Amino acid sequence: MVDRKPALAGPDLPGTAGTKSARTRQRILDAAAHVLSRRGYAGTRLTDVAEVAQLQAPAIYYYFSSRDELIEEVMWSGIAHMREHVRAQLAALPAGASSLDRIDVAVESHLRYQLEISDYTTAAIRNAGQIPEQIRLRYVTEANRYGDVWRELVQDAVDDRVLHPDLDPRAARMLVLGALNWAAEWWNPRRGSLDQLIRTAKTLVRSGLSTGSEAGEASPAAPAPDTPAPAGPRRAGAAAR
Amino acid sequence: MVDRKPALAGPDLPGTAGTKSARTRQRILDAAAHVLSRRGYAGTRLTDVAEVAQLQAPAIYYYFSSRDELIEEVMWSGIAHMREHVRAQLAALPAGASSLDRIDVAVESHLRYQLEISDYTTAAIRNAGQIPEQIRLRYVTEANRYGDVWRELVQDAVDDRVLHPDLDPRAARMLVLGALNWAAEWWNPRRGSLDQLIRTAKTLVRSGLSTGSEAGEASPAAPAPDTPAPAGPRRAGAAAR
DNA sequence: TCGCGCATTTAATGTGCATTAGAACATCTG
DNA sequence: CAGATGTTCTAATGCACATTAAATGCGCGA
Repeated sequence: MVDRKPALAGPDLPGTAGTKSARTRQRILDAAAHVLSRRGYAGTRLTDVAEVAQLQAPAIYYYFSSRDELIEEVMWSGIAHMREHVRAQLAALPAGASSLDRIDVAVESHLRYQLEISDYTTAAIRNAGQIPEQIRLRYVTEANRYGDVWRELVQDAVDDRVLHPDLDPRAARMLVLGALNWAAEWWNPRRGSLDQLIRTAKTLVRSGLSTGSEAGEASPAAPAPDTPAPAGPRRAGAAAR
Repeated sequence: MVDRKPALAGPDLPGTAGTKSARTRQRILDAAAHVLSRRGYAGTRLTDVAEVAQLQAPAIYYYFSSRDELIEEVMWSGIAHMREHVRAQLAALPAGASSLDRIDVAVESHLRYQLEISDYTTAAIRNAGQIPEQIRLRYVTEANRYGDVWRELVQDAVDDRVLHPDLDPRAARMLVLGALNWAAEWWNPRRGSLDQLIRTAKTLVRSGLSTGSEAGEASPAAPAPDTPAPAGPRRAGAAAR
């Protein structure tokens, strides 16, 4: 009967760039990310999301067909954006950057994005273990794609013989990601600067991963540029496995 | 490890050691930890807890006055036990163990308890950021007490001049705990042995925290080179906060 | 100015779930 | 075996919240 539903889709829909409608949809997503990150999957009430987004709960159904669909999008787009951000920063590095320097950059951009920019990332991180099967699939896919970025970083370190031989690559990668992700749980701008945290994380990760011989701080240069725009010289072998 | 709780809220509380009643109460707590760790705070239904504990939901009210009280106990007792476990392992160490060796032991016992023994710990970890104020207090208190154990471990490393100078002690400590805690999110016994993970974590943490010069493996009685550090019993009061 | 589709609102509807009431069952004491 | 006390059940009660229905406001092209 009622078939006046806009062919809602992902973040695309060509013509609708800065449409008011598109902006409202975005506001709802942002609100959902905010609520989801502090209340958890089951605790995320549409009325709360609506309040943050400054509209009434039923209005959400004009943009999303269900609560789960809204949450699903927050979850996967959170990591998708994180991956995009980190990848851009890596791409901005000079072609000859060492594997450890690349890891440094990944550590910094991961932390910056997670703690400075995005509620989405914390929402995804905190609820990864709680979302039901239905929603999980797309999230897992994106999480794996982001994982691939790190898998490649670590693999490069192995290939360059700078990864500590006692480390299992997979475990090491997950432990590092855990250290970074967990920062969302405790870091508070009032108890220590983000730069301070980043410095510590870089040191910890670099000397933790690298073989003793190749320890010392390498080139502290290449202070990750802020603009994700410049598509510089990309790294060769993409998509590792 | 074995530490029967002094029934706090139940009915009367005589010297109930292995009482059937006490065991039922424990079963409910265990079930709640199990559900809480995978469904999250808001998603934890009393009917699910009851099902796991093999009884009907209203029976829970005989032992706990509300859902929140049950969850609160799971949350704080989770870390309380973790702390007890780690502390015991540390206490079993010979008096002369180096600060890095002590950290090694803490890493191992933390991971073992979290991944092998206890649903409580994962429940606490995953829900730390989602529980409402009301419940939070006691949890935070216990979390801080456990944090003190690590604060002391790291401080000892500083005193012994083995902590990498570029590291902010607080940030480093939280990053390490994050790496460990996060393991609950991804580690699966079928994709890699726990021993393997522990080995990697120890290596990563040890070489990540320590100053380059002091790399090698465990070594008994290898006190700091030139430090007037209080080499006496490490058991000084750490709390003070 | 009218009219028409998009956007959002107010007012139901229904279900799921914590919590309560009070009966039934079990176990222990004499 | 009585009956007292401890334990768990079945059957309400009531609220909170996702979702639906239907009405209203809004902007814009002729």
